[in-house]
Amino acid sequence: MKRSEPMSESYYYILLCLAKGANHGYGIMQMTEKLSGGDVTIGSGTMYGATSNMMKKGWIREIMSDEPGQERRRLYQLTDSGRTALRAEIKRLQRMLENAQGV
Amino acid sequence: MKRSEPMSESYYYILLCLAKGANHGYGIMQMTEKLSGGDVTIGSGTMYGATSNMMKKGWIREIMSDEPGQERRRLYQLTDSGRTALRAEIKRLQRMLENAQGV
DNA sequence: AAAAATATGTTGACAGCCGACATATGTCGT
DNA sequence: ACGACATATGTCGGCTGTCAACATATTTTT
Repeated sequence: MKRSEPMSESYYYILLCLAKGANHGYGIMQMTEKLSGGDVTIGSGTMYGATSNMMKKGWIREIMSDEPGQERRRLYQLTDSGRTALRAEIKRLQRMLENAQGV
Repeated sequence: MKRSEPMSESYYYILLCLAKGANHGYGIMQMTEKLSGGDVTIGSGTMYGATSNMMKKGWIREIMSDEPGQERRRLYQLTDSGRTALRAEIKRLQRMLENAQGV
């Protein structure tokens, strides 16, 4: 089992948002800002680079919306592989905090 | 109060090691590997780029060793500013994990 | 005497991240 | 009808960090 690569804060929040349900780029940006209490903002450059990258990695997939009139939105869904990556990242963060005991 | 920038895993472990006492580059590399159970390794390129960068930021300072025969080592010490940066990073990590509740 | 560990550093290339910019449609108040 | 703002997606350039590879020198172990 290969060591999991550290993930950026932006990538982490994107996966986190999608873990709570399928969403589109703009929706993820807003949800991240709300979730983090305004501390984390994801710019569109980060967002669309990230989705493209995560599609390649197989962490997310694009799905069709079942609601009408939402043609402008590109809906993304977390894959099993993406959920695994998110869990690994959570473990990494937990370990980092454990290592900080007594500081 | 400006939002604290995310810190890389390597930078975090370097500060963490120094928080437990002054140390030199090579010592930090070994301590990081041990501390993380072999999961995190810092290469020399990363190490010496990071120390140079952190000196500029004022997070660390170089001190003279009081032990004789250690002239080859460059000892680094965490500054108050560095400790503040580390605490801010720990807070950031804690918030990231809190936001992951229920995933 | 050779090999491995200690210790510090430079260089070059690559990937990722982000801010700024660009574009277009939809909505709401006046 | 108009302007302003929100929605929504995307491109581009620059900057930073990271790592492998290389370089050098000393000390310790076999």
